[in-house]
Amino acid sequence: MTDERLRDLFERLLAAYGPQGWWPGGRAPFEVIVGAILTQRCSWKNAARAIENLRTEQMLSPNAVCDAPVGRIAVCIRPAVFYNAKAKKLRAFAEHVRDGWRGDLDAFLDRPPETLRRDLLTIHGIGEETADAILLYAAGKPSFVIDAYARRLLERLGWIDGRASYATLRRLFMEQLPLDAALFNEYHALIVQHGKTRCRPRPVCGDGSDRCPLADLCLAIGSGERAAGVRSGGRVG
DNA sequence: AACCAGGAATGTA
DNA sequence: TACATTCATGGT
Repeated sequence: MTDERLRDLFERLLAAYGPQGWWPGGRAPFEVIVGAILTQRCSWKNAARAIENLRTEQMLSPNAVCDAPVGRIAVCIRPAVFYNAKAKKLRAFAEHVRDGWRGDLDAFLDRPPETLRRDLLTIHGIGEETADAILLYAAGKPSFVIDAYARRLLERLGWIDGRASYATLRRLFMEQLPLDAALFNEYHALIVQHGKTRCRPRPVCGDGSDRCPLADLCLAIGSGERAAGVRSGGRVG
């Protein structure tokens, strides 16, 4: 079945918020992976601080993370919340690449997406969302990232059942959209931006008019009411 | 001053 | 399977 809703949603989010520029390039894959782990339940601002601390201490490489005491890693990433737990996660990933791939991160990443994904999920500290973030933002593979914002948005639009699994939501995006890493990159970032935006006051819906182009999407966040004009049919999952 | 931010592991029933 | 707890910074 062909369903244009997800494409339309993307266009509207892009028009409303503009390109988000997540991981624009120039960053080594390991730095992106570290970012994906450190930003778990943590603002990006604080995760970025932690990354800069690691860079300053020359600890932004798999080998450096393997060699350094976890305590020293923890000190660097303290701004990123749960720093002891995340220090172990960084160590677990670095050791996985060292032990299984002789520290060759490029070789580790250069595998079929589903193969790499299964491998990532065996590593301590990497769940489905982080695995997909690594596939997408570090390996450049079109794997759609599902997060709480995406689930909430689709649920309140009435497009999914709230109990739908992660895999169901991921399939929904990946079956209805072209498998394009740049598209998935931007789409996920836009969903996050939209979720964070309280468009009640501003900036998106704050033009004072009653015909905000995102009016129905604005209703989809915040107040728990279902968006206007959404029929109960067309649910997935 | 509670609440949340680009989650996952572990434990319990 | 489903739900609760732990982790423990910084901005609002």
